[in-house]
Amino acid sequence: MSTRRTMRDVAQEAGVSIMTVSRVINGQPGVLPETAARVEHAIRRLGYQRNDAARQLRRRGQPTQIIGMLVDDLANPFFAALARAVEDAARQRHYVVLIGSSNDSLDREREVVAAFFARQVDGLILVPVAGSHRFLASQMAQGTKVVCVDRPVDGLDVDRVLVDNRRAAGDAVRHLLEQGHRRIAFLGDRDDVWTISERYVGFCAVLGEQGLEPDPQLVRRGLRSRAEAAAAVAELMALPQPPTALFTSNDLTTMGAIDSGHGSVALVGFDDFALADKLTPPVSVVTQDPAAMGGAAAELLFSRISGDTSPPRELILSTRMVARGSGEVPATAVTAADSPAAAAGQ
Amino acid sequence: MSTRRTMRDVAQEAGVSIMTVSRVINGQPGVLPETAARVEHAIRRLGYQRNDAARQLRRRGQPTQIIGMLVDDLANPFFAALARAVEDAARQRHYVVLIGSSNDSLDREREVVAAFFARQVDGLILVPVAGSHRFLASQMAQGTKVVCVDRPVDGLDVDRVLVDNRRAAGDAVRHLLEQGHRRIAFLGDRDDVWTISERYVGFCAVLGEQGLEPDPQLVRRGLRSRAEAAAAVAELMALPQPPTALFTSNDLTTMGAIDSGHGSVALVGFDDFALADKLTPPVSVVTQDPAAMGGAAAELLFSRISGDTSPPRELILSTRMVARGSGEVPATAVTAADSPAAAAGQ
DNA sequence: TTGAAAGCGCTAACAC
DNA sequence: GTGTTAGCGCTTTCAA
Repeated sequence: MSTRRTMRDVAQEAGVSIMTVSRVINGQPGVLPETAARVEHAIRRLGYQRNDAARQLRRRGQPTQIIGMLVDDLANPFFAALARAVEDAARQRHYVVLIGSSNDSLDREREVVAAFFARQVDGLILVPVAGSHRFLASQMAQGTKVVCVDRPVDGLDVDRVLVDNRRAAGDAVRHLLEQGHRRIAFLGDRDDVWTISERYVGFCAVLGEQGLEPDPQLVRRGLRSRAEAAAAVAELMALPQPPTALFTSNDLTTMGAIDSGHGSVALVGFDDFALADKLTPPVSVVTQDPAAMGGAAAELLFSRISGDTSPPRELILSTRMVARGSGEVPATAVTAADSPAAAAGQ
Repeated sequence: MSTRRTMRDVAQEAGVSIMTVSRVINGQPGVLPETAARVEHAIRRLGYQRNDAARQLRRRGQPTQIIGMLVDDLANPFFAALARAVEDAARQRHYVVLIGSSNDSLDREREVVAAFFARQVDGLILVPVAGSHRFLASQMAQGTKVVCVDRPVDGLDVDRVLVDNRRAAGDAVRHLLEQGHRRIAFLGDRDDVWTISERYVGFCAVLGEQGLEPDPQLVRRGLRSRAEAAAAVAELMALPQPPTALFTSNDLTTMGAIDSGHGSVALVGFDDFALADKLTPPVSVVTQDPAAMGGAAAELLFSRISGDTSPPRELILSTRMVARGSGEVPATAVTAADSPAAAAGQ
């Protein structure tokens, strides 16, 4: 492992001063074409590559052209699409992107964020976990820009790109109500995830509009995996009065519900996923657009990095209820077998 | 935007020398607890964060604790899972990860790789696109470690983590042959992707074992999207002698085949995907394990970074043929209408 | 058009 | 236990 080449090496090789090399590398004027050619040649011969860290050190105040992006789980297609959009936006601006997954752990998030800041990132796109993010404040005071996406951050006034989770969840529930469903179950991922609790609020609100209350038996929260969601659905369907419809709070719980194989119960899930339209029945969902969210967050971040100091903005992107079949399974058939008494009551 | 805090600021605030601050920050011995406490306090008050770039500059020869990872498309679940595994391995070693997508463009790859090298990455995990990668050689000569994953790299002797694409594709085709299929179509993504052409070779080889040759009419290569794959399948099925089985060369083409809605034709795809087992019929696949591939690549890279100078290694991870139903659709029904005799009739 | 000197924030090596 | 000096690779400033 030989040591890395420096401008000194190039200068020596080309028989010029280090300063001339610098000028050539940075395309600055005032170098004879002939001299420049000699330098270029030396650069090629030695495989020299500018050390941006050293460069950055001297050009104090200039951006490092690095941003950090911290998502919940990069392996989740939703966050992967979001990350890809951020990366595209960054590349267009000649930025590189540090990536990390918090895995919904505040400690891990803090650790990764610290590592990003130590590399002097100009900005951070953050899918924050629950908990206090006061530790971000001092970095922001020193000039690092932060934009939250998918979730807002606790106790910190920063730009955010969100969707209206309550309304979107409400749309899903309303859709089920319109099909005649009254016994609608809620399948929730971890409760401490902001999006999930918002969706629960939306779920309850729309039931409330109809004078209904969520049946505690039909509300299953804190499901941490696809398998747990599947088990929960199996239990629900084994109840004396099973639900006629399910609202699943995210992609994982939706897949769990599908795993459980209860095809006759109506289902609307939050988040779209590949091939949802090819299942039997095709799965109805409320969808958000992760690429658009990532793109918007990047846009916001780069405008801040470029000096935009206007008050923090909140961007609410739209969602869409996509009816495909699973949400249009009628309530009647099941309701009849379900409990004549209960049905009569409604 | 105030300027960032430095050790100087902390030293002044704590009334000590900058060297004492450095010792405290780096947990070096030989500082009175009392002094250390004063420094710690100042650090907290100022929100000081060590500048790792400057640190790295002085500790020449020491690793920067940054690696780069360049995949084809981060939004593709296969690469997302791979990236996540790399990230986990990196975090355990207190490394951060720069991410990029090449989008199958050599220019874009070169651009991103250059940006990574300029940041002095200790290593690079690369899913190389087609074309010469000579430009990597000079960086490697200067000590940057490179590991290729999913695909080998042209004209460069580096560590690689692959699967035996020929054999895996052969397994799929053999499986179809065992079900009696003889008219098996090949649906291929871009031809210049190494994995795809390898799979085609495997496809032909196993047909050859049976004394068969691929029917040019049934070989569709260069399909660049799910939609193109769907259209190709539709065309195939409209042939006078349609195939009785399809072998799709990756997840995108598999999904395209599913989109085309020809449920009666047998199908085995390369790469598993979410809910493949829940489709009608459930989709049979040959699967590789992207997380394992990413993990193995990271392992290899970090052992190189730690000084392992043994000759380049090639790691071949295993694949698995997963029969779920779509690959077990019998050939008979269709074959009848299909046989040479019947062909004459048509 | 080119170069010499200073210094970015930090740490290695050596004082005290 | 603490401080001083020098210098990492680069760019800024100023001189030639």
